[in-house]
Amino acid sequence: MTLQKSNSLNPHVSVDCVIFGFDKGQLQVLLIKRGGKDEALALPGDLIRDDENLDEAASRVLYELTGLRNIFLEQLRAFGDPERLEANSDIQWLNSVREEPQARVITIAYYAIVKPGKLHPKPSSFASEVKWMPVLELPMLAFDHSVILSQALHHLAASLKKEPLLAFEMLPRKFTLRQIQKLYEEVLNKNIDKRNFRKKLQTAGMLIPLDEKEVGVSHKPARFYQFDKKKIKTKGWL
Amino acid sequence: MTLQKSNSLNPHVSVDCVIFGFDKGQLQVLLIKRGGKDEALALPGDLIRDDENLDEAASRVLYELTGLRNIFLEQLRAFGDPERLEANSDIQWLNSVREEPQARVITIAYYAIVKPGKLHPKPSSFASEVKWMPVLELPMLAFDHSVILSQALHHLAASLKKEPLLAFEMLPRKFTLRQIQKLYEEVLNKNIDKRNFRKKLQTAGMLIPLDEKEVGVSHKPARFYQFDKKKIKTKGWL
DNA sequence: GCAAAAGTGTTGGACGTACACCCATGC
DNA sequence: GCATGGGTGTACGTCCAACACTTTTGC
Repeated sequence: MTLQKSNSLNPHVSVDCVIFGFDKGQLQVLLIKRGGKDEALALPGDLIRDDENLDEAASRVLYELTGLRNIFLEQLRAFGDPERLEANSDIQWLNSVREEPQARVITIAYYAIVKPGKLHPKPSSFASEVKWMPVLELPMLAFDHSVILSQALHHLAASLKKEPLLAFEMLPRKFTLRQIQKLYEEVLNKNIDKRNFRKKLQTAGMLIPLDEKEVGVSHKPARFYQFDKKKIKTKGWL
Repeated sequence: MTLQKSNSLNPHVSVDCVIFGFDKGQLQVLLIKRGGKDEALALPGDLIRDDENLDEAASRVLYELTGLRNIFLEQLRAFGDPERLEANSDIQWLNSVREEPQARVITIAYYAIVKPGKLHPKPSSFASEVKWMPVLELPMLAFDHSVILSQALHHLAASLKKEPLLAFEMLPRKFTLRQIQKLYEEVLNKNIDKRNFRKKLQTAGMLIPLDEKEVGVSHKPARFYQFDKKKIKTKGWL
């Protein structure tokens, strides 16, 4: 993958993308290994171009580094500490890829949620690897990306409380009621009563029960459901 | 007022401050008239310096332009359309004050709420005038500041729903119950039942009734109250 | 048969909303 | 005395949280 012609890159502003998914009963985030000696884990992010706005930059950068496209990215906030790029390993890496490695860079963080099973990210540009990692078991990330991620996580929890539909964007097309509940429990970080939770799902009336059930599980198999996009009633939830 | 030494200004990133207050029964915002031929109204904002973080930049810029200090500013979001500075009048003005007037500038918007009576803003730097203007009766602002203001207003309404204490930060030290209610009604843009509203204020128990009453009003004079900062119970409101 | 998760209703308390009349003051 | 906003209580419905047992499957 070739980089954009470098004279159109703006060396002072970057975007970073926090992509959340839910898989294997855990909240996951999409990270890249940046090429180079340290192989540090980082959020997918890069400098913006001077001919695009911030939203466009985030979409392009995400695509260039991971191959993911058509993801609805929402701006989180800007991060601009003068020291945010000044760890030694980060400086070395910047020297190896940036035209103005010493420049002060403000970054604008974006976040999005996707169905992990549906998408098959491919590393490119300076990403040597792209992978989903469980949010609750992460090592330190490059630059100030651990800080950005933790703020994105707070924001995700707040959004999910207000807007339950988001949950369905993170689940596969067919899912069990337990899966949704696990998702809410992990993101909101608290236990939820099974009966009350299902009652509320029923009231919202956005679920289509399927005839299909789990197979090969050593307990009563759970029914699969689909999300009914036509019936959208949002009135505050949970 | 002298500008900071210009070689430390970062020509690519600015901050803009949306300062809300409540006075004369109306929601007000603090604006400057920028010097120059057009005398356009704008949010107080300017380029950041390379030795300060974004929060520090916002505080400094607000102080330099309006004389206001010790205001708690919160970041709203970044605005970075390539065309955001390209109205003719804006280009002319930039040519007259900036060292790199053609540079693309990303701006980080901040917002805050203050008690208008308490503070006496003084124009300085390139601001030829500073004044409170009613939010609901504004002309077009310079640059993309009308867009920024409208987003700040949405954010204010959302914050006020969650966090009632904010209301008290916008009112004078002594206030009547009607004043608080007017504030909520204007920001949330809906009518509120007087009895229910007062009941909730009582339940929250954050008000100290004073012996003082309104004078010179041609109706039953209202009692003044103070906000009791010790009793902070926030549990979602309105 | 036993372990493991699925599935299913009722009740009590808290909270929000709707609603109407008398009171103190200036003119 | 009249216009204006201040001040006060009740009744109903909705929403939320707490809570336990039977069912189906794999081993």
